[in-house]
Amino acid sequence: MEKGPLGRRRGRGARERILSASQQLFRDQGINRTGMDQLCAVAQVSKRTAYQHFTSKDELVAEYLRRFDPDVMPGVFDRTDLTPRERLLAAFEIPASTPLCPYIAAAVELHDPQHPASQYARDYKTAIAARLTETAREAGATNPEQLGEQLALLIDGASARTRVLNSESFPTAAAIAAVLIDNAIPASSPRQPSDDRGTTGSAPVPVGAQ
Amino acid sequence: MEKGPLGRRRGRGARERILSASQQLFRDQGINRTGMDQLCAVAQVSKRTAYQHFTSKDELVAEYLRRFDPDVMPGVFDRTDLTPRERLLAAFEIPASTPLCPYIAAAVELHDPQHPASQYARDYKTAIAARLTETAREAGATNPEQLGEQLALLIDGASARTRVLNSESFPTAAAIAAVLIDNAIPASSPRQPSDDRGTTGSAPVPVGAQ
DNA sequence: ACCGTTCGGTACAGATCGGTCTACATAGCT
DNA sequence: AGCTATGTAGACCGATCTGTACCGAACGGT
Repeated sequence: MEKGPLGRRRGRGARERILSASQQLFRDQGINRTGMDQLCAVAQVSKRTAYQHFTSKDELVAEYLRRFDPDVMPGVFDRTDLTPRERLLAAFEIPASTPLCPYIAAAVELHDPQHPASQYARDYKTAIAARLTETAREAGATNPEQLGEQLALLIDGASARTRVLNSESFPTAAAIAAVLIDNAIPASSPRQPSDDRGTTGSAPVPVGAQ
Repeated sequence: MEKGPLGRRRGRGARERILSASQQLFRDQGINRTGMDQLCAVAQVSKRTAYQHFTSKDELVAEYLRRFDPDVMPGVFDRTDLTPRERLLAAFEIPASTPLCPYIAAAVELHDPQHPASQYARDYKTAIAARLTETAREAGATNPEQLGEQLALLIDGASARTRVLNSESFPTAAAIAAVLIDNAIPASSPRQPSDDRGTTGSAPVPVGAQ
């Protein structure tokens, strides 16, 4: 994008432009409703080049999902300025503009558990749950695996519900999370144990997706 | 095929066959991956007849979603043999074969909040939450609206997660529900307040969908 | 400055989609 | 039986999708 308008930007970064356009279009329109023609036009890439980098649209979709990992994972969990408990709650402070977890959307749209993209979706969900479990362990939960899985379920529920209804469901999920966390941590937490509500008062967390 | 006693008109249940085939195919293959040709073949209906009953596929999809209401709503909530608390927990005993809440699937596949089917999806989700709220009130919850909304979110989360991962997530949701219910009911519930786990021991609830 | 490589633009092929229309079969009424 | 209305079977149309082929233009090494 450094080359100006009407950019005769030569091949370098074609792959990145394709993936960037995929993120935008798949998010805004869905996977099935985005054709390769439109995608190539947005990416300013010829179809020839597109099919040189990705042998098929399925492969592009798979790579599109795989690429989300590095973007999303470090969002909340690396914030050392927060206690583990605050980090767990911060995972629910998702901006309302965030559409729907792309992994859920892809799993529904592709409708094929054998699709390579579906495998990446499972990997991502598992990784998120593992991160939550790890943080739950830091927070002193008696059963970190259980708490991590529970919080992951809450995130997905809020994401799906936000999509179907228009109302924001993450505050509801955060309230549930607060109850679960307080019930799961025996007596002494690293900080005050009674926060009652999900909002920790810190700045919105710049998490890329849920 | 039987010549049903459906009345003087020759409406030999073509409309019902179409809707029945829709339920099966949309569930097994998804909406976008099911063509009208295949649908008519399964329903044993000519395309002419199909487009006589439904002016477009969009209208068929909307009616397919609208038809779920009477099938699903009475599943759990009308079981007078259970206490309100048991009814709330029974809502999480969903057979593993149940694929994905068709309303979530439709909202993702259609990808258009203005689609009439999306409106039915919102209506259904609102109705389910209302039923849960009503039952929560019977159970003596201090804030029935909040508990109903929370339980609805858990159901959707388990449904979405079951779809993306293969693992069954409803037991996890049921465990959360048990915690929330116990926290939401002040002191005296109509039955013993400590059931510990989500399984009430009753027979699996024949709920059609989540 | 030449030449090979690569990319953009685009026409095209093959398949499939939603939706329409015609030709033929059948059931009910009189 | 004959008439009429409705249903079936399926060809057909235009649009759209994925993926391929071709051609000219713009770079890079020498």
